[in-house]
Amino acid sequence: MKLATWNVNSLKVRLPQVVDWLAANPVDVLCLQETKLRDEQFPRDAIAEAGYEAAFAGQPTYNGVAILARRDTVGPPADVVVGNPLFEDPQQRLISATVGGLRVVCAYFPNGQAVGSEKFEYKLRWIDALIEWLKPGIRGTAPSAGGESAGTATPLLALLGDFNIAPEDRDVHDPEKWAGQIHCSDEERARFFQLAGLGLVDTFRLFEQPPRQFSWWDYRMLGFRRNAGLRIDHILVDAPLAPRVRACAIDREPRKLEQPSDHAPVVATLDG
DNA sequence: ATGGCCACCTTGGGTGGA
Repeated sequence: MKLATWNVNSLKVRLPQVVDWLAANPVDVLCLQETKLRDEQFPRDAIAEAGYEAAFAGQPTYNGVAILARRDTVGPPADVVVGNPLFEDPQQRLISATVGGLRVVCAYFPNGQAVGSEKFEYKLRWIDALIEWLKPGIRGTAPSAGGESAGTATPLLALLGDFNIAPEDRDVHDPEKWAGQIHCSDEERARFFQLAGLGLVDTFRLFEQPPRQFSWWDYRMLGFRRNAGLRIDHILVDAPLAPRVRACAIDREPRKLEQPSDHAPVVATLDG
């Protein structure tokens, strides 16, 4: 089973690239962020033509998330929950569904703009609420399907998305320049490791990786050519799944195309 | 030199991204 996440920075613009990528990389689950589409604009037909069923939550201009599930392997996303029931939020940043026996949470963490700003405070509150919601017993389900339904096995969790957090200095092209800055602050990093504390494992770090592996590069300043990037897109899985993870890699190829997203897809491969 | 690019909504330039 293959799980992937990709911040496409407009699904309208990137749809041909997504369709091509899925043809070359027929993953079972693809989580998308920054679709930037109203729900009525979502390209259901093109996604279906590519062999996938989608659950999505969008809005005009900003944000927007989707979970694509391969029809002939895992079937359509089930028990879809939009947003975090513990955090009222007009911004469409979170969608979750049960796919292939996993509870898949697709997240677009707030950017935060600058440490100390109002948007930064919103980012911290948003993450705190996510952590609360992903605690054992709740685990990304709707409230009614959580702790109250004793005896029902809660599916294991996979949290994929654009976290807008570079967890460690090795995830940053220039740690000195970024020290204490947005995506790298102690407050943000502490929250990333709080998620780990819930029993979620960063699949990328289960493996020896080449140095300077990033998932985002600034459009400006020849960021990609200089590999001046950050690793801020992540795939976390419940610890009991860790022995099943065979690989996790960032696919830089789409970043080389004409009119690319500034993010690259990340793919995790699981046994079974 | 602290910005350079890209997408959106909209046709000029502000907002947001990271």
